[in-house]
Amino acid sequence: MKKDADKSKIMGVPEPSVRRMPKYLILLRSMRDKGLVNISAPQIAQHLNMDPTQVVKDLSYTGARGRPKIGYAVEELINLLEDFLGYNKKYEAFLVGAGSLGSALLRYQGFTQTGLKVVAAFDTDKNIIGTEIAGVKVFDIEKFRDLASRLHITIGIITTPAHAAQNVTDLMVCWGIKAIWNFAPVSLKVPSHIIVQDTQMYSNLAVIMNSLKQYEDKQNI
Amino acid sequence: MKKDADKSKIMGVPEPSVRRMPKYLILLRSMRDKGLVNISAPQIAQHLNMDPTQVVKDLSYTGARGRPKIGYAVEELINLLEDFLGYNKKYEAFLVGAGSLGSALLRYQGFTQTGLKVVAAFDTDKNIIGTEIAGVKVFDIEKFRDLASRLHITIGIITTPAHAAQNVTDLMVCWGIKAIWNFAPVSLKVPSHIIVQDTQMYSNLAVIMNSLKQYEDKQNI
DNA sequence: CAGTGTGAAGTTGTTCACAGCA
DNA sequence: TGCTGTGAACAACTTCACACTG
Repeated sequence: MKKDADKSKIMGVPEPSVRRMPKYLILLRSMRDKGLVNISAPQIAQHLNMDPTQVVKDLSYTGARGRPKIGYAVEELINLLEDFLGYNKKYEAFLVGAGSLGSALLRYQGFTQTGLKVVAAFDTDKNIIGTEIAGVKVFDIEKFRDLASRLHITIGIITTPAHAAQNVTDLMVCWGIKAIWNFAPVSLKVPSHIIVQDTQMYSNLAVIMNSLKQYEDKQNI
Repeated sequence: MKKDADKSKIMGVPEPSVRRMPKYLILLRSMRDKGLVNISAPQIAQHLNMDPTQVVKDLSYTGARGRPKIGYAVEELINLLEDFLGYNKKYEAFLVGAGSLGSALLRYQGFTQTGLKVVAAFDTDKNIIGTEIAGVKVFDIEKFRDLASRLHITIGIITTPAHAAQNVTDLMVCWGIKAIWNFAPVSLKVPSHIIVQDTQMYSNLAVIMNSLKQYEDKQNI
């Protein structure tokens, strides 16, 4: 028996590939809006300024099949990507930490098109509790320790300061949340079945400023 | 000829390492505030939930030297990290695209502590032009095509929709900007001396939702 | 023959193993 | 003995090379 019997299902998709998928999707939607019916991997690669082979490999993970000389059917590819990314499913989320970062996220409504909906926000600050940010009410987190399990919320968003993040995480785990999107600059300890993704806002900035410094240092030699 | 002649100076620091630096810095500052004088790599690793060897390797890139059995001097390490990341230098930035994402970023003032200061924002939307977001004035981008070269702005932040991003990039390059922090879901084409960092807001979400979907699929088998 | 699909080679980053040190 | 520091093994991802196909 071949060991790669059904690769697409058994082997996990490399995370870097998953991270590139939204980019393809956004491009393809705009191409569809321009009336394009077929698109080849090299074309996609040129628009996105990346390697054509990588595009082929990435797209193959969605189950897409292209035709030599013609490429992929745009509409079909969009559907496969949306399905792969789970954009067709609706997920509800709680956000904890409605300070500057948290409220910025709430105000940025770009995520609604991905099927994510923040249904409530929580904080400990009496000045914020009771207010409404971008249509989302802010509650006192102390009063809602057993709320989420009843509501079946799948995603928790953490936008608290670093020191509070682990406590909030533990609470979310109790709530029965399945995935955590963490903006706090710490690595969270969670049971293995919980999905965690860290968004380190400072990381990109760090790379930029470190590169700038190196560039300037080189000038001074 | 060997290609690894003088590792420490010629070889760049691995980008993943640079991306982890802000995390160390934030932890160390909080440790210092608690009065801690020395800290070992295993201790740091435990707090951050990561591999101790990796901590040692990462810290070595900043020039830090630790002492066996004692660890690193917290204060010294903080200085080395701040220096490495360029947080001691002040960089001024322009932000283009003052829509929901752009204004969210402006309102989130967490970056000021990194030495980054957004001095002006730009847009094409007549309704936004002339307003002020978190103390930053929004100008009509059409009227400022030759402004930045005179002001020596080093960093450009792009928070426009995907289709506008490349035009804005070209403009920024003309302005003499040295680094671009791109939030638009496209890969920008730039001359090789320009530093570009992409922050794909959707990527983390993509990983989460794809993982959730896989998890659910598994349940259904 | 331009473009897909895929195994192989190459590159980069992580983890291991151990020497050296206080 | 606990920790640093580093070269070497390992794993993950990317790029290459090429067979295949309409």
